[in-house]
Amino acid sequence: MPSTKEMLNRIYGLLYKNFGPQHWWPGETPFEVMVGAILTQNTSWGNVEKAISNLKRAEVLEPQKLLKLPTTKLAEFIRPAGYFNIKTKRLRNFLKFFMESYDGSVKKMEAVSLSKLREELLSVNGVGRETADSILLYALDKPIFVCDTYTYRILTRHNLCGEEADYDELQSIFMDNLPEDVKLFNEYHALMVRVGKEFCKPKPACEGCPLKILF
DNA sequence: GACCAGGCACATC
DNA sequence: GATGTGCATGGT
Repeated sequence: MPSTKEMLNRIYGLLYKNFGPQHWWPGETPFEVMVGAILTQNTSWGNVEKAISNLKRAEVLEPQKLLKLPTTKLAEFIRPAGYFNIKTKRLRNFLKFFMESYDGSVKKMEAVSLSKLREELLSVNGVGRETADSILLYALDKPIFVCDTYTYRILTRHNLCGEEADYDELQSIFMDNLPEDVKLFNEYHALMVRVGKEFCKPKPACEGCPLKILF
């Protein structure tokens, strides 16, 4: 029985060989990544893209401009991303935090330590662990591993964790067994989403998946 | 029409 | 502390 470390290396190798580099996050600027991270909560990326292009077309994809928008207008723009009422609130909560604590400056945010930033992000209503970690890794290049529903399926289906594993446990499995490397964390998570979208369905589970390690 | 998608907060027990 | 539920659009 290979060690967890060995399994994680095999999985990464297979994913990279099959799919190559993913060039994540699919956003042009760190701020766009932050907005996308909130909009993609439990939502397919295609719908998020529609919402983001609405914001771009209206030329409001900047923290100050988004905050100035009337709530109804903002909701209208992000409507395609689903849950638009609650996401309007969440986005505004984040924007307020971003403006009040960091003047809307990515540079100022980057200067703060990972643990302090993570705590601050998690204190924003509407920003949970996955969203916070996505912002930290993909917008701010901080070394933290992002987990999600695909991560969960891949780990459980390869017997790397139990069905009851929560987010922190999934994250520890990666962070305790991989070198602390922003580039690796970035690519690994992106590759899991890539294979996940295609093959890690609830059912039929794993059909045709190139990751045929244990199942 | 059913099922799914890169979660999260909140109510209730 | 655990378990259940609301939130909503768009693609397959």
